[in-house]
Amino acid sequence: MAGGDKGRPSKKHKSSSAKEDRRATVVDDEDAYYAEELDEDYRGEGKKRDFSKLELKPDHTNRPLWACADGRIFLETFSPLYKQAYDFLIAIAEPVCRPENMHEYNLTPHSLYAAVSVGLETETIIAVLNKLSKTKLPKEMIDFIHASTANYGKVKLVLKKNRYFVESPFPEARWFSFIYLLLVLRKLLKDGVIAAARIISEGVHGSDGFAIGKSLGELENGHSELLNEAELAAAAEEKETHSFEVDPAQVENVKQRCLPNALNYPMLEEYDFRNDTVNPDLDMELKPQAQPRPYQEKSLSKMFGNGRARSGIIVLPCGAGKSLVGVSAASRIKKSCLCLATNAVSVDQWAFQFKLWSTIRDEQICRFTSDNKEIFRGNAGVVVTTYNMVAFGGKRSEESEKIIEEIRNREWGLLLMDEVHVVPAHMFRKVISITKSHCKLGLTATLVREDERITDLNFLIGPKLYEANWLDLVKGGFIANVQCAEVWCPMTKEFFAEYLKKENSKKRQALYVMNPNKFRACEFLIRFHEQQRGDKIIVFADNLFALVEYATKLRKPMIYGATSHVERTKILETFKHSRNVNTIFLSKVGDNSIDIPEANVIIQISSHAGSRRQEAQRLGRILRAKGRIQDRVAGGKEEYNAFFYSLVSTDTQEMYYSTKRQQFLIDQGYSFKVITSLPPPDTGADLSYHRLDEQIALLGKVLSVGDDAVGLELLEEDPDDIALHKTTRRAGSMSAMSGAKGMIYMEYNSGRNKQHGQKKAKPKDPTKRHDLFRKRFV
DNA sequence: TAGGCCGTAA
DNA sequence: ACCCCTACGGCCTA
Repeated sequence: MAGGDKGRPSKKHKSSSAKEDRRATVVDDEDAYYAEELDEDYRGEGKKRDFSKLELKPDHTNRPLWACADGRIFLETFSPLYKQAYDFLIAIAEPVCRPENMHEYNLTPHSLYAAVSVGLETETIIAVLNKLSKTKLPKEMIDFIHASTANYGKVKLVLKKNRYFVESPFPEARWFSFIYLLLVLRKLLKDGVIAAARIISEGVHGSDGFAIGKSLGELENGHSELLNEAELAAAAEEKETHSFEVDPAQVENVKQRCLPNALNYPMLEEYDFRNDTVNPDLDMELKPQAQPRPYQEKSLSKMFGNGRARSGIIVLPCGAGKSLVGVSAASRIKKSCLCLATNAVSVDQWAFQFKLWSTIRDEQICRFTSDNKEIFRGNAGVVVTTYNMVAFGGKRSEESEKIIEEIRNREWGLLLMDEVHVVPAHMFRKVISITKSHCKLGLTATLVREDERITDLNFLIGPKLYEANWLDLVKGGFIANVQCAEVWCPMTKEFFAEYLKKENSKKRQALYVMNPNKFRACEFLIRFHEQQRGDKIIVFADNLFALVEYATKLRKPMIYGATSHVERTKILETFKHSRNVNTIFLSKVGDNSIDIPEANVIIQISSHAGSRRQEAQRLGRILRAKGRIQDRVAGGKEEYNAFFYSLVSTDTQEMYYSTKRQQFLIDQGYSFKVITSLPPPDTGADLSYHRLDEQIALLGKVLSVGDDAVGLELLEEDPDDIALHKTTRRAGSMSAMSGAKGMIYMEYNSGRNKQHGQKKAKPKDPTKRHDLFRKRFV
């Protein structure tokens, strides 16, 4: 149990330090301990993992953390101190994996930067860690914390009159501190990127740059001692800060160079909005009925902790109320706000949310999309638009041109970015430099990308200010309690034979997606949830051929890219309100822009590749809580109110993708059950493709399908006909879901700290999980 | 309202 | 490291 496989203590740790604690910074009398004796006890417990050098404190059972010299920290979630420890860890470390009983975190330069950004001090971090840790903190960890936080606050990025300045604050008029700060700026300017980004400005700010350049020139020539105090005092009097201007287009690069992993002078970006007299105030308050939930309050407190607005990112699961956080932030800053979303539907929703939660007047908020170009009047307001609109490189309409010019020239108090994980994309990141904002807040549910660019957000926007734990929100009843399951569908003999013959990956995909056993499992699940539970089901299929085949055969409505807007609305309305339509088929159109709060079951029959974000986003479709937790607890036992099935054809490439896709959710603590037999043995005679000749016919169809014929003839079928197809619903129980009706369940937590031999249930090689391109099956 | 164009994800 | 693929979105024009 002790921290999982990776919970190795430091090999580097010196055992001699057990007796002589030289870490004057960490003072905690309770932490006296008798390392040797406990060491002995511990050695007896686990022989395989070498914990022999770990120095346990005598009362270690009361302490929830394991701290390793390499920066990893493990948290026991069953500890009475879990909550406090969790709040603390989430502020200082990066969550790696959060299964039910043991969380893994990682201390990184960025996470520590984020920690000091939200107001934690170096010594506090070390002291609290030490207090919570079962063992003496490794010296390496302490050094690392010092090194990572030492330079915080030495450099600021400030926006003044639409120009950006790099500043070094000058808190005390003492000569050494003055010189030190000059050295900081000088150090930055020695960097090629920053030097190139610098604008030698004339006028009001011109003297700063010049003065610094001169003083440092002298310093550099070894004449620093010649700088007399009078000279310094004069310079200090002149201004409290010294600064140089940077090209707005280069701000991104300058910030990147300053990050902990480069020059390590992370730039402080805080907006002292209360003292901003230059930009007009926006008359807007939160409505009294807008009561942020505890976790929303907490994320806001991270942002506004010191009375200013910090730039950064807040991570909340879908359905947890991100928009209230955004609107609250805007309402506190009370300056003009530019809100960016990924699509037009989302723009409408944001505009709606602003009006719903705040007292903003209609004329103070406007939308800017290709369909809705509302003209912004007045001196302060909220503009909601898309990333596309701002970053658009093509020719703009005349009207657009005017509005975008207005957006460009304005100084925004808050740049609010929804789905902020898209910002690292080539074009979308331009929005950061195109617009001038004092504070940037990014929101997302899934701070992951399959490329490596997610870390760019550290300099594009700022540190991660807060990240909610999905399972905690489930426990609080704020989001639905989802049962995740991976359904293993063996390939039929005929399909598998063809699968093995094919080289073409597209053909292979068609075969494993159209595997008759998968179809039958899908049909079974739809029947079960429609008839036994009266659920609302979304079936996802990335593959259009499969989407069309499944939906047609099962006579269910579907929406995909080519479905017109009118038709989409019609189908969604029927799905929401009609008791006769309880299942719809969606292509990946449903991943983002479609909002379907009614659905509580998802069945995935095909997904293009190993996208963790897509998997999480799809799960997010059913996270909107269906009632408070007390309504969901039956007989003291918590009940699932949402279901997420991934149908996978066994022994095919799909297995590999599926594992990869699940990783994000598993890191959030979700566990997937494996269902190996659907429909249950000796049943399913009434399901499709029961007879071999039907299966062979399907195989023929799959094989004959041309590379571009996607079977669009289906469009001829009137969706209303399908929509009105009758289904009967009966009240049912959950008994069938627990294996009582022949389904075989095996639960696994395929997290990185695999325990209890669950590997037997699911033979996945965790070492392969990190290798993006290796196939599990040849 | 469709089609051209460009951009995104993996 | 790079490009391919596919499906889809947004913005613009006609």
